Amino acid sequence: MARTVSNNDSTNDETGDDSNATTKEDGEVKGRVRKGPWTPAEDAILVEYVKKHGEGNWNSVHKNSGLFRCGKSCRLRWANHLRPNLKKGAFSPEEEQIIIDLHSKLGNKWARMAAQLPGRTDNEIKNFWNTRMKRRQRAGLPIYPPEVHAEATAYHLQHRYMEHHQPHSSASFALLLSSCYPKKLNDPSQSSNANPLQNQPDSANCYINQSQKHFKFSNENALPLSPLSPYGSSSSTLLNHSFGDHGFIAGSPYESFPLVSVSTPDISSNQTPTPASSYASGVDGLMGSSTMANNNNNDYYEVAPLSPPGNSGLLDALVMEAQGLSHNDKSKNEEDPTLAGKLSCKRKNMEYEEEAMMSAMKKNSGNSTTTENQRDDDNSSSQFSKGKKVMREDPMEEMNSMDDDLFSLLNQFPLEMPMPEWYRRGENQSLGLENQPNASAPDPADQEYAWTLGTCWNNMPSIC
DNA sequence: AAGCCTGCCAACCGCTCCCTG
DNA sequence: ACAGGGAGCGGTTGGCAGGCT
Repeated sequence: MARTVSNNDSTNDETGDDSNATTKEDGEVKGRVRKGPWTPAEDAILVEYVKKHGEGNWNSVHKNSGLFRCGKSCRLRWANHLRPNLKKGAFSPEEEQIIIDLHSKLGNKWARMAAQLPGRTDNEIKNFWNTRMKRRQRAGLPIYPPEVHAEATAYHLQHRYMEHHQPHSSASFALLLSSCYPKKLNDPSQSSNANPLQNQPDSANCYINQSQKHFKFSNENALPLSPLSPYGSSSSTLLNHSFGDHGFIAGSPYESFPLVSVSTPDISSNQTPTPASSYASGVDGLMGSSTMANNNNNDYYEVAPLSPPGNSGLLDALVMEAQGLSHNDKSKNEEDPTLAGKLSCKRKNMEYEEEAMMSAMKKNSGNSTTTENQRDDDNSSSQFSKGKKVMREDPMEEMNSMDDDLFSLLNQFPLEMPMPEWYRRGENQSLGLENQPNASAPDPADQEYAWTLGTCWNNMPSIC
């Protein structure tokens, strides 16, 4: 990557580095910090410096090493290219899946995503995502597969619920989620889906902490994966089951939220639980959520996503999809009165159920699990303190603080939302798949096909 | 062959947060 | 309590390479 060195432009971009302007002749830069691509010689100097002095104190690099680079540039160069254990080359499919999952939940938090992918830098992930976004947008494809999107929605809904009903224990919910994963991970039927990263040497902050045989928040960033993730986790499936027939958040500020439950015949009483549902059965249902995948009794389609603040990319995308779906709702209900009637009827049922669930939720809200999880959460957050810098916030809390305007916007969604094409397709299939063990894992080609249907990402504004 | 387009990637820039004096 | 500096993060820019027309 030959890039011209800008010798004449020296905006004081760091913290007064230009005050260190030197008169030493370096051939290219005189009296300025150097910009542009790094040379091997510069790399060598920087590596040597870090070996001697360690990371940090980047501004002193310029003073002590003779490098005509600002501290910021040095830090970046080290972090993105020179530090050991950096993984170069294209992202593996597994890594891509992780990124998609993480982005659905974190938005453009590249550094946090990078923390989940050992050897990868935030810059790499950012570039990857932007390129991918561009490509998918151009192709008219949604940025997330529907399963990931639905789970992300559930994820954000859960946070919103926790914020409103258990303002001090939202992180506990994450622990509750995390506590559900071991069973999933140990499930033999899922063994082929083992996290491909889990055996990597530098996996302290990896997505799944295999060493503990436990999906836990190895740092503040660990998040549940989507049902399609190759790592065999599905908080949505889990939680949905935990709630039995109540695949919505009762009593939540989302009561008017378009959580559309589309029931398949209730066969729960004589149904052998799938492995996924077995996992859930061991957990006191605290939260209800949903995806369209892998449900035995009910399929719930969530269409109104919530987003953490500051996740500009995700936020925009989710709002766009919400708007698109809202628009589609109108037209599709007109086209398909049967569906509209079905959903309307179901909605009424849900309203009754919501009340019942609300009281159940309130009972649960003060249980001992919460207290214990809170303690665990404190531990996990302390594990992640990095260097002298204290992490600014619990990600769960960050997720919870949502812009009020968006919130009110989302609350004004129509009560009935359409099932997109991909979902209706899935519904049809689900009738025949209910007893199939891997109904939640469509073949990739199929999946890609599904992405192209029913979602409204095509309407996203250009990012260019 | 030339021009255009797109993907990829490194680096820059502005901003924010946290620490320290 | 406050200001300044260090560090990190996310957004953006711009050059190169390769494919396509």
